[in-house]
Amino acid sequence: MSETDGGPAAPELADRLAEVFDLVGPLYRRAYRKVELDSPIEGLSVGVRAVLTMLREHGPMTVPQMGRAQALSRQFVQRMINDAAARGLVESVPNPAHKRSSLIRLTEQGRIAITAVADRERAVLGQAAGDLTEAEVAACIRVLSHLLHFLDHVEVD
Amino acid sequence: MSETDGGPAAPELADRLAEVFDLVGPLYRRAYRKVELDSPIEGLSVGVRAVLTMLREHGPMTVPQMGRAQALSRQFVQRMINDAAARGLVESVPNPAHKRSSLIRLTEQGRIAITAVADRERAVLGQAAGDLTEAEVAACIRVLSHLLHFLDHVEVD
DNA sequence: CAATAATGACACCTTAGTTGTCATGAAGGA
DNA sequence: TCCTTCATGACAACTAAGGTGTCATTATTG
Repeated sequence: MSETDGGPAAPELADRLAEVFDLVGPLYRRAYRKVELDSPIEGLSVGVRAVLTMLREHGPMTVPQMGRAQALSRQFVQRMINDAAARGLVESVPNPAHKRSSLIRLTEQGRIAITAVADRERAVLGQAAGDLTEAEVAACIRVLSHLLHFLDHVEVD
Repeated sequence: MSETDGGPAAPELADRLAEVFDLVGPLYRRAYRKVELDSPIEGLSVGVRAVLTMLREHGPMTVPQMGRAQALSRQFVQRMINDAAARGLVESVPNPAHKRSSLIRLTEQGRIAITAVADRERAVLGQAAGDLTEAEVAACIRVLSHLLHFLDHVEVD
């Protein structure tokens, strides 16, 4: 807490942040449901989608890495990856850094599938943009990232 | 899509918004888990907490109203309310507008419980504020509200 | 080389949240 | 006024996300 004048640590800001969290819940649920709706198209569960999205924008990762990154338990991610592997969407390649835990990589089929999903999503979000400005969205991302980082202390597994 | 100058509807903004959603998931889960951690203190489930919070800042509401407001099914909210009522945290009072669906109101005990929770939460969030500015958080709230409103089309029940 | 830590796998479980259904009573129109 | 329709509360069954506990195996490290 970096107060320079001895004042409390932004008490009213705490209230505003509480508002943010009050929005995150419903937003998560609504988005979740919306995703679920056209999920049958590709037949991907929400969990599989999440790991594929991660691999898509972060490149190959190990299972434990993905768990930590998404605040999910190692075992849960593993299950999703196993499922995805069974469908030929991901494959494991030797990890030069750790012999035991292999890197998970998208297959071509997986890339196609998740790209299709992402494109459809982007189309929807394009409509959602409305009169939002780039600056506002950037600020939003910054705030959410900050909060996420702050909550990192909550360990899983 | 309402473009006035023939340009596409903010395509790059759609990508940024996708980033927002990619943050909402982990953030929701981490916050959820954090809440769950000290939940045993009051013995309130996440669902009960949610309805109490709603009643606290919105005043008395009917069950279906709450469901719509939080993107939850009517039946689920009902269960949470029944649970809360069994613990003496809420009570139903006659609704002048609709004879059939009564208004749900916090009892004094309920108000005390949810206020304690909110206070504890605010203390934590005060630490989370860090170097975030009021303007940034305000922008974040605006963006999230906007997205939430946009997704309102996803109907439940 | 021994001890510790990390990984994959499997089983079980919790619980958020939905859906389906039914009876009842309120609203509203003919 | 009556009939139809809609909304509500209640209950049951179900789905799926996600966690936890445990074990064997294999690295990694001191």
